[in-house]
Amino acid sequence: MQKNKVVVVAGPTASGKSALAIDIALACNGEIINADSMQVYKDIPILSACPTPKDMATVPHHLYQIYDASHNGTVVEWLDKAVEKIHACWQAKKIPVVVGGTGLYINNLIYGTTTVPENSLETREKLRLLCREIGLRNMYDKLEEVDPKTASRIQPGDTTRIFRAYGIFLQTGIPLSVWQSQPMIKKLPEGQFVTVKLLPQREELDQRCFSRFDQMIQQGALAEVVKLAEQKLPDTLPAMKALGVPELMMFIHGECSLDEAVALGKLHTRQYAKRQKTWFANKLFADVYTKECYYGQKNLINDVKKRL
RNA sequence: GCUCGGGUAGCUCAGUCGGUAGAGCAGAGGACUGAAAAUCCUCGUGUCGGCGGUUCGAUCCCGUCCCCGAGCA
Repeated sequence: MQKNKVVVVAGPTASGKSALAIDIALACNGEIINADSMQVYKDIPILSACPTPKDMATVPHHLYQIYDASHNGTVVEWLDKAVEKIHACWQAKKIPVVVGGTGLYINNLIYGTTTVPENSLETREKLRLLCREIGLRNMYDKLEEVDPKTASRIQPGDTTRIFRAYGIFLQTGIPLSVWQSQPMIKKLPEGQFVTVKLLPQREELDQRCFSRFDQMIQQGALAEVVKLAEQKLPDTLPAMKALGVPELMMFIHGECSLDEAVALGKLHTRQYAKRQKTWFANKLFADVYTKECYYGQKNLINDVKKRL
């Protein structure tokens, strides 16, 4: 067995990657590291489809439910923790099995990350106020003046990226395109990745998304959101945008029926799964690949084992 | 039975002072460099309820029939 191996399991939500990760970890003396931008938060284990306590007792699981819902996590913050856990695994002669549906996180781990600083909370607040005052379109025009290169790459309606690009200029005086012309840095240069991609057909995946949402409701997703609502957090926080949270919030606030909230939650889950498929299909190389959901296929485990 | 509204894209509706029509949502595909379960981009021919009439021309006006909703009986 070679050193410095990292297994990465990627796929859309409800494709069965958590179960696959556990089986790989069991078969290869591994430990699981979360690469999901929602499962890092406490307070929403059901809606974020976190592994159950029983699952976590089977194999060590890391980076699950580590932040309060009030926290605003970022890619690099996750990356640093993940790299730390991977090193710890190697030291303990374990195979790290990174699993999650957040393509951005996985790509930053494998292909490298930027040296651009994050937008500070003050900057974000400044941007929010500015946007309210002059409107997004004018903010885009301002960005075009100071950083035409970045402006040409992003759409005039893309709030997130306009905020990011204009914010970093306000904060540092240097355009984002200049920052991004720096080489990407790999935080795990010695890592040898074995990537597994699950890209199930649409119909199969849709069914699983829908029935899993029903299960979440049965398991107490509503109570989870009621508790979250009691924290009275701003709805701009990542955890407040987890699939199902805004929808069930609407029901709690009497803006729709439970059936409507559930139907919307299912719809949005399905749409999200499509976005993930697009990302993984086009932006992530895979050593092991299947067009099915995971339901215990031994060959997947064996294919991974061969490469370790 | 009568009166008044409505019947237009898979859904909710806009519109055409008569020249065969367009938004949102859904759907399909795509993008993604420190909020990513986020954010965004592209893609719209449908007997404009049926049948007649007027007209060079009707989805629009007129007649009639069918369906839905409200009201009156």
